[in-house]
Amino acid sequence: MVVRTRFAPSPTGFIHVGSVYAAMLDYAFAKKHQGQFVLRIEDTDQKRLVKGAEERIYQGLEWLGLIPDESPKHGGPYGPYRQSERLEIYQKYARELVEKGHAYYCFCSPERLEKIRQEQKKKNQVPMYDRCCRRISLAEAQKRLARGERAVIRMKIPDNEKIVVPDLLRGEIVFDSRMIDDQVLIKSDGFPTYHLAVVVDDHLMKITHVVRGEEWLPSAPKHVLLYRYFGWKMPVLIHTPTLRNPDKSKLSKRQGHTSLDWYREQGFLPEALLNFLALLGWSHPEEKEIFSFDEFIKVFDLKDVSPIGPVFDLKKLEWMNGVYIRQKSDQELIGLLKPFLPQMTPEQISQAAPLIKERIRKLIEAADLLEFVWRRVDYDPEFLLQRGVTREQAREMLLKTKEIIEAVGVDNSEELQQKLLELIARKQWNTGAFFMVFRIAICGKKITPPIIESLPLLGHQEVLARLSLALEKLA
RNA sequence: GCCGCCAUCGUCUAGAGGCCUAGGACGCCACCCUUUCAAGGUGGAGAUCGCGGGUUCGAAUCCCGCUGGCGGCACCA
Repeated sequence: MVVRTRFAPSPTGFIHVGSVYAAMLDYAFAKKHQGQFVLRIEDTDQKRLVKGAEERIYQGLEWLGLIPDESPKHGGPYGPYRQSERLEIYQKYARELVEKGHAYYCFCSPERLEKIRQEQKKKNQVPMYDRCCRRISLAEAQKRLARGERAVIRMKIPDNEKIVVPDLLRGEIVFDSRMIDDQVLIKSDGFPTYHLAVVVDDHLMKITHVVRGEEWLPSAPKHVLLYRYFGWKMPVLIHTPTLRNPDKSKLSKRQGHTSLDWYREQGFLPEALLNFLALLGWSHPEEKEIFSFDEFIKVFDLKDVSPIGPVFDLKKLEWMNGVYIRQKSDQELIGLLKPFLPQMTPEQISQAAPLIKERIRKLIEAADLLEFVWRRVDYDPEFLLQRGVTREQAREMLLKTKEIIEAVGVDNSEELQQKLLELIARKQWNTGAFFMVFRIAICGKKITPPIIESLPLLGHQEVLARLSLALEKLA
């Protein structure tokens, strides 16, 4: 059997990392079995549509390397892949259900529905439709429809039945049909609800494994019923755990970072994000922490994913990202760094990359570390006096350093280092203290890349100018 | 309120009856290296396996109950 999985986001703005988690599993599982990974756009809620959102989905997936085999953009044999272009299909299947007696037209107004919901809530009952319109005969319903009355189509839920939902990670989950509402399948605007659309599309698109967030678990029995009503074979259901905030609640903007774009903007690498996500709810058979996505595809299995909702630990992601950054070649890193350092020339970035490579965990941190390159960072004169260095000592240090640099320049780091070390030895200065004064005079900060190697980034003249400036401050 | 899912160090997890005086990783602490910060190296603290009952010669591992956390109860997905 050919494995087919799908990623089915709504184009409502941004890609949630929780969606990325599911998409990663979808993609990996499909590829593991030489199957196809399908992207379907679930745009059935006209009110929530956001322009440009679909484009962002393509960009996000491309950045991650999770390229769909079929999608609205790439095409494919089971299209269209945008639900808003499949309206007649849903209509047809909904009508089929009505004819078979598994669904019915409902003419209740939103106001009436709201009213009964309120009453039920007051009585501490589960808010549910009272099935009032089930009594209307099909003939009468069609008459009212012909008169132009607006209606929705609802599915009939059996009165008292145990409905079994098979979930790959949790086994069989039993639901009581009395707890399930007569779900709307077609809205009054003619659009399908999620429930009808997924079942119809997953079947028509020959999806074999449905990977989705566990928040869908409570509505799964409705889907089971629909498959039964249609007489279709169920795909394998996999409900993935919800990613959590540190307080265990569902991962939210309030406490964490939910948008894929944010991770990209911060300079997380896609391979690091994927590696990190893979380790949520799953572990490498050899307990490896760092592994490629290809290796993941090879060794993982969907059924080994744990249903425990994991806390999204940004600290660990940052560590992992640092590992991936250090694994990059200098050339690769230079390319990655460019968008984050618009103030620097390509030559400067090339020089700086090896200097900061093992000092950053996210690419965006490069800007902080290298700020001194394009800016003379201001500081108080007292800031120069670190580690017990007196004003007089600092002056002498900088004066002598200036003389040496005037003589040997800034581009031969080894020679400069040797000369400075000789100076330090001669004067019996504290090495650490000397370099700290020097560092602040040049960078205005205590935390910088190695100072001698950083000087060529500024050039001979600028280095001398900054030393002069520091000496003025001390005068 | 009702229904459902889940439960091992702070966090991610290993563990599928004896190999567990519970292993690894992140984070944290200390030391080493060192011109700052990192990186790297070494070591350390940190989990009576949510609680209570069983089953068993033996339970983190199996069963039941409880508690707790989370999720869902729309003409949103």
